[in-house]
Amino acid sequence: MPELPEVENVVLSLIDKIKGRTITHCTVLRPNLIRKPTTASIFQADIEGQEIIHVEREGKYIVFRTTDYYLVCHLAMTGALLYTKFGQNVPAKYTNHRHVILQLDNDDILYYCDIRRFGGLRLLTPTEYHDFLPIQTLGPDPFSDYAFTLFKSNLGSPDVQKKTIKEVLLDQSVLSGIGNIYACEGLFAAKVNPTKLVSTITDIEIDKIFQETKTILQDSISKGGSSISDYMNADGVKGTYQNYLQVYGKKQCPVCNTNVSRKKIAERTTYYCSTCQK
DNA sequence: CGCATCCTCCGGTTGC
DNA sequence: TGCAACCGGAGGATG
Repeated sequence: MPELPEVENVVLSLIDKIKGRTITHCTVLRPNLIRKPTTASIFQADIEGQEIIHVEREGKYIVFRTTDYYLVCHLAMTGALLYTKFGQNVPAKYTNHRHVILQLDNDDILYYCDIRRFGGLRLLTPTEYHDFLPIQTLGPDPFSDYAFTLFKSNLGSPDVQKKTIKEVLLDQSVLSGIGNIYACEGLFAAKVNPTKLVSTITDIEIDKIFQETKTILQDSISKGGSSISDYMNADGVKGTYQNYLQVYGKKQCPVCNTNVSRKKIAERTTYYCSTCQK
């Protein structure tokens, strides 16, 4: 499940290889993963000949800026961008899930793969990109300047106040890049119960949630992210942060040995320790 | 017309 | 062993 640390590692593993490369040929095997423009043939025609100027992460999105467009990619839960040198193959588990093939001018290939096909690609004009609400309305990136101030300010809005903190941490417009795993881990480290309403959370707790979450994200980035099931970076290399998770997917609390509680919050399975997290 | 809620997209995994 | 239920991030559709 690529969240901020995983997406960051995809970008880090990709950027030096593809920056300055031109996409010479594009093949779309699964047209319905092309969310924009409306047909795969337009996507193919438009992207061919484009030079990749830059690649960056925006929340959990990967954005490729090209000569004339923005290629916006979301990996959802099982997506992968896999870079292969000429003649190489993608890792076996993705072989039957290659959906878009981008041939580069050095004969290397960038594949967009997705096992469950929840992710997708968009090729947007600069105007369309600047109107693309999901990115335009992203909350602060946890590592950006003033992120804490903006996060805290977003928590103050009336509709956010009445929700649970777990639900709000998953809201990309409040703080960007957090998914189910890091929301659970951040709240565990901050010792805050995920079912707590934002209106009942103290300033000290808000500070703790932000700082702990940021520390966890940074630690995970440096360990290559979490490879729970399918995640790997563009080189097919898995992360190791799954070995450091404290509560997500766990049976017992590593601090007090209480059985970890599992509860659905906002339709997502939430893991927490009812003893440690008040 | 702007906002909130609903529904759908999938295949690997789990459970019966 | 076979089949059905389950899971979920995002975003378009619907109300």
